[in-house]
Amino acid sequence: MNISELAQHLGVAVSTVSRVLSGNAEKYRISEQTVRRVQEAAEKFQVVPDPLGAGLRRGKLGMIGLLVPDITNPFFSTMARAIELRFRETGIAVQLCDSAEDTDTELLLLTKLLSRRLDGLILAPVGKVSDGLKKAISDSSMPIVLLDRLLPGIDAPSVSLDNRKAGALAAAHLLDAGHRRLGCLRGDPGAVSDRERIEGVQEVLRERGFESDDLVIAGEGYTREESLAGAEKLLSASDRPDAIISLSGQGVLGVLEVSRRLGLSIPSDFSLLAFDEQPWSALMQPPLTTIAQPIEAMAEKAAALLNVTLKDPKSVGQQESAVFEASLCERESVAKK
Amino acid sequence: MNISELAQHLGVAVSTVSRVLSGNAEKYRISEQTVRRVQEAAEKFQVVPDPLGAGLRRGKLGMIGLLVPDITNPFFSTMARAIELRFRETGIAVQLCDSAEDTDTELLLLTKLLSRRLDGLILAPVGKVSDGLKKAISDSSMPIVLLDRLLPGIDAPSVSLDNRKAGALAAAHLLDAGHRRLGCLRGDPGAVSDRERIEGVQEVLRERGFESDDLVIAGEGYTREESLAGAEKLLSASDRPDAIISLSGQGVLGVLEVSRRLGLSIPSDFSLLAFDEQPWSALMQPPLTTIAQPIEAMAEKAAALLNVTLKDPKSVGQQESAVFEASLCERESVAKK
DNA sequence: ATGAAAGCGCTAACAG
DNA sequence: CTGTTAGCGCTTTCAT
Repeated sequence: MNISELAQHLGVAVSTVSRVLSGNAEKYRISEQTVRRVQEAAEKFQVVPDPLGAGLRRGKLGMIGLLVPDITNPFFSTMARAIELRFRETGIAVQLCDSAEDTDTELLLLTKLLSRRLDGLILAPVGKVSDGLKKAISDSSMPIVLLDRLLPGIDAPSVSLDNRKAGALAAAHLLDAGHRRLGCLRGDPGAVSDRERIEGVQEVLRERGFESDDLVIAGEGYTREESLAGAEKLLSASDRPDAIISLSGQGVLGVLEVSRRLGLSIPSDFSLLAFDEQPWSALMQPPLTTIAQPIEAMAEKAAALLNVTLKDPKSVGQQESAVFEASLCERESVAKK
Repeated sequence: MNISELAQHLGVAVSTVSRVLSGNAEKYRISEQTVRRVQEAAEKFQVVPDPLGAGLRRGKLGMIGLLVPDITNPFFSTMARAIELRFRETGIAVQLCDSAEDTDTELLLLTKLLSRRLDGLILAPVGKVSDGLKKAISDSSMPIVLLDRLLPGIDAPSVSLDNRKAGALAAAHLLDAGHRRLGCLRGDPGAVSDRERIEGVQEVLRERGFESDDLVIAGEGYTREESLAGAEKLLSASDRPDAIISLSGQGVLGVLEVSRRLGLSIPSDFSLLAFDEQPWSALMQPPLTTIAQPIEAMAEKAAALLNVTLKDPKSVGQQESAVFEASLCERESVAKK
């Protein structure tokens, strides 16, 4: 049953029912009696205004999109949950999509999302900027907030980590512990966030007078499978680094797998420092030293940024971007030399 | 720009544009020339038929809902990804919701999903049946497929594991290895799936002539936090079981944490067998012996079942339910005595 | 304090 | 082969 049928049943006008059911009874000074009558009947017959009709009329759906690169990664699933929670409080639904770290899929999904009349979009991109991606975003008038991995050349409010500083934090910790040769397992050579993290590492290295070949970099791809090759390269080299930094949350799985296959032990054969705190980080043998990101805070900030634009469409693009700080979770996978 | 503006611009009727753009040009025998003209213009001006208008008119949105209890759990996130992939191929979007293992949230989200005019819903429930849940589902005319944890008394096609057999598989493996006292860490005392798994365990125990107090059961709640208390109870008892079965994927995190806190080692102090294969299962020390579910196959079956109803609405409720078999992944967390 | 009516963007039945 | 038109369910202006 829809609201016009309900109106007919009650002998009132659709508009009256609409006003009551969308919480505008006060505004239109509907009599208390009518309000009650409508509400009771709506309750009884389980009538809720159809969001499709309302959306069409209002030009707003009450739904935003969230596109993440890997819902299987606890970093993003935790984020997704936090974002959904925030928006649920505002009465806004979240449509979640997962590009599975694939740029083609990402563009496809993005295009679909953009054409779906959503009120807004939070995009946690795979990280590579293509012309298609750039065009799709700039051609669209939908409010967008960028999350986590940033996209250079795309003008939108964003929420991210101070990656350079996080990289420096990691490198400093390792160097302080007496390590000299560092290895970085990166997600994607093209991604800015990884590049910034590496720059942070290099900066510290330079400051402390190390040579540039004291840093080995490998890896292409954020998934566990893709990280295997990079880990292999790092760990089976004759001049294996003293310490490995896994720049991506899933990458550490590859390092651990290869390390085991090679019969290496941590931290005696090499130290390991992993970006992103995972539910199982502390349960590994040895417990993993990690660089943790303030996931919840970042998610809330992203939601808040989008909400501003949602409420005041004129403010598009006038918003600051938020940068968060990583913190070190010291455990036992980094040896002190 | 919408299709009527495009039509005006082109000097043709909206219906023509609609027919071309929704792939019905053939059916209506639109001239090749017109088709091309429309397509080119649509391309140029980035015009796509608004799904809202189309949905309203058709009475279908081209979108289904997926409600899972914990998107943070790799079991469900992998499932979500597989389901989304299947439906994307059909041109159907998936709206994902996460109840965070909370029944109130679940009911709230379900109600919202049900009122959203979706074409269908895949529900992986928290597992407790409430009157509200039952009523919400039976009052709705939306095609629903149940996934994973089942809901007794609710009549819908479903996809699940043969939990009894899986429990038996676990118990037999442990007993074969020479263990006598078994402990089960369950997710929820009220959930059927857990109950069935426990029944499977008990069945084997009985067959082999064990007493009923050779089995200790503890735990209430599927999250890692909630599993801590149950694990504590199991592991710190004076007559600690020889072997623990974690009935839920996240529960094993609790067991590992408590085990470490208590200074116990696996498998010398107790053996551990965990339901659900996780990305890190093989990387633990010792590598975890697990009971794996055929996640992808289950996801595809759920999608297939829903698709049948979507295509032929008359077939609602006439569908069989699918039951899958678990398999044992033997590793080193179970000692042979 | 309430009703009537227009119109959001689309598709499909009907008409030619 | 293409155009005209009625409505899908809703909100909102205008009218009373």
